[in-house]
Amino acid sequence: MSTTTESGKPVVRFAPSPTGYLHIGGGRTALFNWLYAKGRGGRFLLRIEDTDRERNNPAAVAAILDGLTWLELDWEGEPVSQFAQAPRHREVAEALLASGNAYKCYLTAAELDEMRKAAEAEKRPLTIRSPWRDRDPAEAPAGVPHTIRLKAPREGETVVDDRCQGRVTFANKDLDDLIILRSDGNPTYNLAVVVDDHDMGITHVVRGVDHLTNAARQTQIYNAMGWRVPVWAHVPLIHGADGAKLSKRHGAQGVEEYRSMGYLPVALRNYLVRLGWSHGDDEIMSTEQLIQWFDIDDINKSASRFDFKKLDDLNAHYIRQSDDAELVRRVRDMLPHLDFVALAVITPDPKAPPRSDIALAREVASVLPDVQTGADLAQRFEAKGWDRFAAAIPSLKERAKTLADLVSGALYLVAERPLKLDEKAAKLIDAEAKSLIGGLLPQLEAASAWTAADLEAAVRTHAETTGAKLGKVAQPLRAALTGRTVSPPVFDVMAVLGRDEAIARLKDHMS
RNA sequence: GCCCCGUUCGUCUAGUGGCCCAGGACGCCCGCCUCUCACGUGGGUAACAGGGGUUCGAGUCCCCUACGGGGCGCCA
Repeated sequence: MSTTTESGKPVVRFAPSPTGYLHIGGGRTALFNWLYAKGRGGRFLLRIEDTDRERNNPAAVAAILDGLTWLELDWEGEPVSQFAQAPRHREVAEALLASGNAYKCYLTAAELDEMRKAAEAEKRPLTIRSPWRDRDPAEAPAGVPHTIRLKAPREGETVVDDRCQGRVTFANKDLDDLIILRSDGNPTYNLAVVVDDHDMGITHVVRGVDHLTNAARQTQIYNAMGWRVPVWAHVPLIHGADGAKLSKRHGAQGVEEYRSMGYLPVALRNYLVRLGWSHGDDEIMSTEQLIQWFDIDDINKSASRFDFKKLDDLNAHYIRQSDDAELVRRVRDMLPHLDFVALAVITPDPKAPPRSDIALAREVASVLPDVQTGADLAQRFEAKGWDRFAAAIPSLKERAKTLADLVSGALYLVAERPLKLDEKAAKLIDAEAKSLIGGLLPQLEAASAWTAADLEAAVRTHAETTGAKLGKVAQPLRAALTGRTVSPPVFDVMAVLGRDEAIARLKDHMS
């Protein structure tokens, strides 16, 4: 399974621990790795860090793969299960023991506890110094289980030459002999990572800075095995808007939440890549450009804060740029992930990110009270025909920040007659409006063509002959046709609705 | 507590000793466009954490302080 890299092309990996979802920060790490590999003809591999049996959960693994797939980050081959490599990890631990680079340690939990307490009492940093490092194993107490510890150097320093963090040195006296094999015979994380990265032929390790000290420990294992240390790149973390570690209360941790909020993968990628990395003043970059331009040397060292406003702007840009068929496909893919009933009861924190999925849920609750989930709503659109939705998209996508906005803007299509008008819309339909529309109706019924351009011409003429401003007639039309004061251009709305439906909606409000 | 790392407009960032009385983007504010909302467009607001050095010259180099973050498991 061992691969060499005579080609000089990088082999990188993304190695998430299966926690149940793909963390947004992990998504960016995966993106960095993916871009680096793609840009250099390298390989992007996946490994699941499931050494801990409790994390060995197929559903959690599936969620991560699903997240990566949605983000459109493809990996090579089957994901490696770290847990499955345990025998090989043990083998390496034995080899280290045999070469004198590791030793059996009979320290008990109670003894360790004592050392910890003593260190605390003396206000001195705790560094475990196992007496078994130099003690004759023959003196080992019978029946006491042992761990295997690395015989780490105590003098000098361990250097992590990092492409992102620079040259970081750790004094070996501060690093204790880490356990590589637990007393139950299972490998620990640091051993497993080193062995797997070596066996997978990983040349560059790109991961979060929270692993920086692990890099020092892992370097000691590489050295003890005489293996080549990979190139390190420890990237800064992403924080919430308040600067604290990104957590649930910041809105969204898992990439699947961004999917259900209506973000496009291409937009999320563009947003994420600019967190900690830049290419001059470039903001909107195609995937091809990113692949060409991305380099780990250009990643910053400081953490960044997540800003939904900017993500929204990027997402709006990519929605405008997407073709209509793709947007329909995206909406149909997203809808099943929405539960309007659950969303509608969320009280948005005014300081929290704007949630257009929540806004949509409220809209649905008021306009289509019997619709409970995205799947229900999808059926409504299905019944009208998705082509009607597609026809509405050109004018809708100009003003949508998210796919949820697109759906919300298209709600007028599936609304039931007679339309329930919102408060502002109802106020627009006064006596004057009724008379204007009443005068217009016969012309509409007689109109030879029902296109936006023809309708606009007809309405403009009607406005001129009656001496009314265009807004005086357009606004009430909008209100009667959509139930709202805000919508795409009203002539587009009429065209999409079709003659019969449009005229019927107008008549509904004439009495 | 100890060990590492960081700190440029509200936010993401450009900037690698003179091109910077600091540029771009998002946001925000004021116009224009306009059937509403957007888009687009014109303009505006706003930052080198603080203090010492080095240098003819510092956002850029060095030191200290403050603040922030990460790590200190037989978790990953």
